[in-house]
Amino acid sequence: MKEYDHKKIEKKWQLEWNKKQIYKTLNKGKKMYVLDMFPYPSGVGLHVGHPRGYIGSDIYARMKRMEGFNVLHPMGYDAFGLPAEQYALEHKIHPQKAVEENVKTFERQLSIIGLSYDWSRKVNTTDPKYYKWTQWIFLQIYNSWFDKTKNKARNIKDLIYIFEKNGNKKVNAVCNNNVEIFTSKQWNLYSKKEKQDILMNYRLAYEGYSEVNWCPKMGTVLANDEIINDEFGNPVSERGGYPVLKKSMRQWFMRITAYADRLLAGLDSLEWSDHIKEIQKNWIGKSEGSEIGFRVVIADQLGKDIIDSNFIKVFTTRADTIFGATYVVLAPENLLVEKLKSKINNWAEVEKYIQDIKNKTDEDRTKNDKEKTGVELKGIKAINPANNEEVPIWIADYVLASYGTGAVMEVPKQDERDMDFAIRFGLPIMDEPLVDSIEITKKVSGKMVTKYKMRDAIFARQRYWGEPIPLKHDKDGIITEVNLKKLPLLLPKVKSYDSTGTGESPLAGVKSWVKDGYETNTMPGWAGSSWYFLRYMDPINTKEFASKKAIDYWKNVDMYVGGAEHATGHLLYSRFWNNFLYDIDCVSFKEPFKKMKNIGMVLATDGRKMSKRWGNVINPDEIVKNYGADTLRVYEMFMGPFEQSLPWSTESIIGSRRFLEKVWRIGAKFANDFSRSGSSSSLVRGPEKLFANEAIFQTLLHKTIKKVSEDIENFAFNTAISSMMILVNEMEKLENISIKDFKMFLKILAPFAPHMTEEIWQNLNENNSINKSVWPKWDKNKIQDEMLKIAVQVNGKVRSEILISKDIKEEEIKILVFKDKNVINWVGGKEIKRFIYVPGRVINIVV
RNA sequence: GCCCGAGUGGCGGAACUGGUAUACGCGCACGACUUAAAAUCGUGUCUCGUAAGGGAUGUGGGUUCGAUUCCCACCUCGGGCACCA
Repeated sequence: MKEYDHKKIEKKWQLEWNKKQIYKTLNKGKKMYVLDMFPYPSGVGLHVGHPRGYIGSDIYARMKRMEGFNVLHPMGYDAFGLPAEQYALEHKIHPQKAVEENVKTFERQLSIIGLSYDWSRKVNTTDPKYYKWTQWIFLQIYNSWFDKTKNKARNIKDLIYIFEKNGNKKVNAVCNNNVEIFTSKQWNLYSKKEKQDILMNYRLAYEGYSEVNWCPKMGTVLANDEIINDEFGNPVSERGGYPVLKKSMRQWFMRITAYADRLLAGLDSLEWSDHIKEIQKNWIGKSEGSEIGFRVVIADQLGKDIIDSNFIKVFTTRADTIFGATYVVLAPENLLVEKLKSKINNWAEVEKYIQDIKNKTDEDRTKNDKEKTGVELKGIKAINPANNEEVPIWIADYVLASYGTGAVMEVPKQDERDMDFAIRFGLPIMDEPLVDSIEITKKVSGKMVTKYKMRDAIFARQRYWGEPIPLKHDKDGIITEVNLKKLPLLLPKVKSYDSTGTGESPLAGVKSWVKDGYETNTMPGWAGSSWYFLRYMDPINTKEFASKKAIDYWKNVDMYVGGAEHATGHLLYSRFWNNFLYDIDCVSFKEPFKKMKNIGMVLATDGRKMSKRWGNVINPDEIVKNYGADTLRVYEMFMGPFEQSLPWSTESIIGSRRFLEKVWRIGAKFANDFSRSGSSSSLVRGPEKLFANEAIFQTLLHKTIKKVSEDIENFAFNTAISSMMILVNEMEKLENISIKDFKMFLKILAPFAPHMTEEIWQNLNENNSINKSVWPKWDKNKIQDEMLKIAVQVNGKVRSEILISKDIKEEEIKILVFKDKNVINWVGGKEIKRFIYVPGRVINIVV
């Protein structure tokens, strides 16, 4: 064996592994599903930070393979979305073409790192064979409603049946807020369109409207972060500075809120970092409280006429403070405001306020530090049901229509925000005793309810590059589904990917598409990524998204690796879809990702994010060329804790390279012995030196095997590598280790440096890949040191050290300790108050 | 504002469940090999002190025989939410 020539070695083994398909996944054996979050293949190529997570999961997958698991470790692409569309616009090519180019770049960069994916299972969300099933799942969701009693999704046919049977009796289902549910007629008497509209309030995928930021000049919809304020505080587009308005747009929604409770409860069963669980928990935002009705009356009128049946329903988590409630505030959008119009004396003022609100951006409206605004609804009052006091009614934009009931009771004494508002508008402030929440709720005929902050998710984009939504609208507004047999509904060719200027998707400009009545919105980016982990199980199935057999075998992902930035997006949506698929018996498990590790970011040397803009990007190709893939892999794992963001340092990489070179040199010595003697007779050199250190070395070796095994299991790769460094430093000094021991070490290094260890391995007359060898087991009897060094403290300060054998008794230790010179010195003749011995660790003498 | 998390040498970081703080690596210094350099190897490297010894894990307190680890307050940084009643 000669020099460590990483270029030659890495190329050679990558070709060989490919040829022999050693990472091909079978469908039998003890299963282990190790998954990376699939990337969005962008045009700019990778920087050294991107592969870091892939390297970690690769090491894990490799160890699991060696431990005898049948490992599924695939890779694919999430390739629908805006960047590809914009890239296509700029370069005047089809987005599909852009995706293909980007995938190519990505795979070239990834292939040189030596990741052990089974590429035969590759998926791509933009492939019609894939998005056929995204569309199929969408239709299942569309055709479902959520039964609160059973706490699961059911087919919409069941709901129709209930309506037919029970007429207008209430159904315990999750449905839209503030919508008049049918109550007036028998189900059968409704028209087709009316039935459709009623059902739309229950479907888990439903059509609705939402306000978007609309820039008339640009003719596009803008995201919140694409909007800034001009010098007068008016919202304008970041690019160009054109005015931005609110516009109500037709959208599709997913009723994820139906699953709020299950998504929250499911977190307990997941082995995720507490951090991510916490973020999801806060996002779901469960709070328990009371719904209480405040009667509305005409102000200053004797007898206090009740205005028909109107109640202001407020939601509060502090019903106990109700005696201190001195006014109520409604959201300006609360439907009750419009209803009470005729009783409100200052309607002009109220209407103006509501209008002003509409022209504000969400960001403006919800800014915490701005002064509170509001208008009193004059001429009417509310009755506090606890004490029958008449209290004023206000509307204010800080009360949100979308949360709770869109109305709150205000208790200035108990709440800082209420206090601000009360002081600003001179509203009464009263100090009243607290009562029991549950009792008072009952007493005032309110009810205990649970609310969630989470909102339904918009499931539509007014863009071209996404999955078509497989629905048709006819001229009477009747929606029909695209027949399952006709899926996939292919994305049509368009002349221009530019927006239409009306805010609609470019699909609205395709004549035949519109003529056929197809939905012009496309699915959002998260559609395809919400179920891709299921497709890897059976990626070329044309009959089902994956066979029952494959799903039952692979089940959930065992280890999921990716960025923490998906905490409230992808990770919530895919849990939602998986729960849904569980309800309709398509999968046998509720939670898709049992364990998860979140990769930290690699920052540039300057501590900033790597970005073209800062010119601080490090290209992995360069590093692989100069130092080798194995060195890159070891260094990226050695940098620091896997989940932590760390600054890159090309200066420090040399340490990882030196470590591998040391291993190489030891390997070379063994290999040279082979070539000289042609046999294994000289495996153990210098036997005379061997035995003095043999036991100590054995202990170190087995401790290292144990540590590396456990550290890989926990994704603590940095400490695994440091323990191997210690072992190698020791091996280098000893120079008389057995080849058997050295091979054990090579195996635990193999997941980190697969190419180099393979080369050494096969030079040692092994014919099968080290990556398919059996993971070494540590010997329990060997990991215990024979002799232990114990620190001796006097009054908590280390004063001496003693060497004891591992089975020594406390009594014997005492005798030993008090013979120690240093101890005698420090203890002197003083009285011993306490003698503390922590076995194997420390002795503390208190005088 | 609220909710999480983190602060350890010149730098990245290590430390099991409260038990010798600074492992491992980078850098730096000196030495060996070399005509020389690189590479490699060896030694040293928290701080004050000649030493004995003292002081250091963001700051200040507390609990304990013993605290980077537990508790309280504060400071700084990072993340999440953001008028959620």
